[in-house]
Amino acid sequence: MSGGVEWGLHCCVVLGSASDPVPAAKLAEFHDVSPSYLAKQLQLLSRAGLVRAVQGQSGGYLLTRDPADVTVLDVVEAIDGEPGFRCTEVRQRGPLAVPQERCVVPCPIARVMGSADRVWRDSLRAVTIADLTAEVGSTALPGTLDRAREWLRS
Amino acid sequence: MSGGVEWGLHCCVVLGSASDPVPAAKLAEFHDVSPSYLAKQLQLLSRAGLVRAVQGQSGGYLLTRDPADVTVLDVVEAIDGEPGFRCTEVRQRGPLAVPQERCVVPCPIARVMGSADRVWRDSLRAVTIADLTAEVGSTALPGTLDRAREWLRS
DNA sequence: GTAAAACTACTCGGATATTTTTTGTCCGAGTTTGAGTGG
DNA sequence: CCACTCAAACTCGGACAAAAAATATCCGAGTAGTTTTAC
Repeated sequence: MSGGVEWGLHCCVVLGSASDPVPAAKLAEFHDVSPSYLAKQLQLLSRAGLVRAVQGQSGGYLLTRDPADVTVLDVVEAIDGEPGFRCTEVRQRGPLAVPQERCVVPCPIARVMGSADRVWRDSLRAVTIADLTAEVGSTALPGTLDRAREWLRS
Repeated sequence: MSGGVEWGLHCCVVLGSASDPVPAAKLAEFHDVSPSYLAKQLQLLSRAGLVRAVQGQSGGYLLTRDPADVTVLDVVEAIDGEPGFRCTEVRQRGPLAVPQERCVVPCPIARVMGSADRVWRDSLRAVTIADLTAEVGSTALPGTLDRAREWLRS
């Protein structure tokens, strides 16, 4: 799993709290991470249509949808993209290869892996950016979100 | 996710069906994969204690437990090892870092990821090598398992 | 004939290259802002 | 006073390296079976 997923999620939480566009450089400073590399992750989010980039002075990134309509799975798929397991059809190889016409049903191993992947995705789909923001607000010290908004403004 | 997981699972299914030790070279030929690299995966399974290596002539690999007592998760963890998501505590960095004494509860993002990882693991833990073997037996042509056993013997 | 010893063939195990993916960095194209200028 | 032009500063986007991980390979250490040999 790509480590940039964590950064992307944190950025989405911040973007969901801010109303004005936030530049990538400010997001990087806020989280104390490499600005150049974070830019790459934000590009991935932009390509996936999760965030919108506003260019020019006082530009930056902006969530395209309501935070309650963006799931954690959306962010993970945008940045990681790849499916977790890919069946290479080993059963069709070797001296006792199963004939192809007998392989209409997926290989049992692929089925188990696919099932696990499905519940994993379902679990991530059940949580939205808004949920994360709410949890941060209730866990952290009161006023933290307001202070963050103020810091982003300057 | 490492591609060797698929090979490892196929090998465990074969080993669960065979009673005599099976050399790594034979497993590689059976699945038509690189013998040298498969050896590495088998080493990982051996270190994890899932299989036992018998040296010398007519030696090979052998399952240490009953196929019904080996779960798919065991194999995946033995070969991949790493946890899917690792929280780097981003919240404790940057200009608005959360103080450490306020971080007794895991970060919400880490919690969501951990929960998804848990259901993923639960799903893989629910299936054993014996289950896979049974499915192969019912899906493939009748007598396939016997032919495989015969081929391994020669 | 039997038991011990040596030999051979075969096994795994770890140390070693090569390729692919991930991580990290840089500079150019494009846009908004604002000031300056002429009407 | 207003509209237009122009320049400057700031933004993202994709092209460009370095590091890490995965993939693939090889040869040496060790063991079981077999043969030989001595008694």
